[in-house]
Amino acid sequence: MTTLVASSRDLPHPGREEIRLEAVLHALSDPLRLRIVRELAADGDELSCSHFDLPVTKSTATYHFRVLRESGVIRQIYRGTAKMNGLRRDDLDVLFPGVLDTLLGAAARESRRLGGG
Amino acid sequence: MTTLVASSRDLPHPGREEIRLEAVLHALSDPLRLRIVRELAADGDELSCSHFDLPVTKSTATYHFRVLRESGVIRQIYRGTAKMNGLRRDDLDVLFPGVLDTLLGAAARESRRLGGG
DNA sequence: GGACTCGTACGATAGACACCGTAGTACGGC
DNA sequence: GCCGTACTACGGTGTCTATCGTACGAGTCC
Repeated sequence: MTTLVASSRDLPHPGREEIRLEAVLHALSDPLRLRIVRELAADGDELSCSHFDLPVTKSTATYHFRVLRESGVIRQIYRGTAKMNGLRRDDLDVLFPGVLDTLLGAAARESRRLGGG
Repeated sequence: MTTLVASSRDLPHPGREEIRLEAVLHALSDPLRLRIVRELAADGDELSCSHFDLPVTKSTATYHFRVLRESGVIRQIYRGTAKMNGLRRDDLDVLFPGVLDTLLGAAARESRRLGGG
């Protein structure tokens, strides 16, 4: 049976007012997490955890997604068996205008500079 | 005898091309280091280490200044017995346009929001 | 219900981090 | 040369981080 209710289990997210710049910067200072955020920004708003092909085990990936969620960078919701991840663009843009976009731009630029993609 | 040469001892800095965004974000994710950078941005370009009234011992302060220098955020030079610190604005603005300014703006905004200064 | 998929929880671990204290070096002034 | 100031280097310590493996829970499909 399918309903329109997303799911019963939901995960603890910091409220907008609880998001701290230092925590966001710390979250983004890890290469793996920065990559996740870049993919989220590029590919749209909702991606499942398993969409990302990360060079770590699943438990490590879970850990990184949790760091991103607890720092307020992403929002996670269960949708059936998958867990969808979305950037908290709205909140971040209100709290720290321009930060997300300039950071994403800088990351893209560096990636290009270092021969990545 | 005084000469115009700044000093003989000089400290290892990463070249512009070696500065990594992740390292910069990590450097700025510490409250103490973010505070140092904010003061540097506000007060002009060259401040001695002892100018800052940090709530840690001198050896810990030395450690934080080294993290900032090695990540490419600040430039340090000896000037007599003092060690002067300056933001690497030029390099950072070329590598990551807008990042430093939006980050400083976000830090100021958060500081205001949280009742600081 | 049973199998399968997706993701979690927990425990372990090696390394990094933030911090201190003590001892030492470099420079400037007397 | 001697002393004070500014900062460093080194060693130690407790905590946090990133990683893994194994065991488990929630949901879907047959």
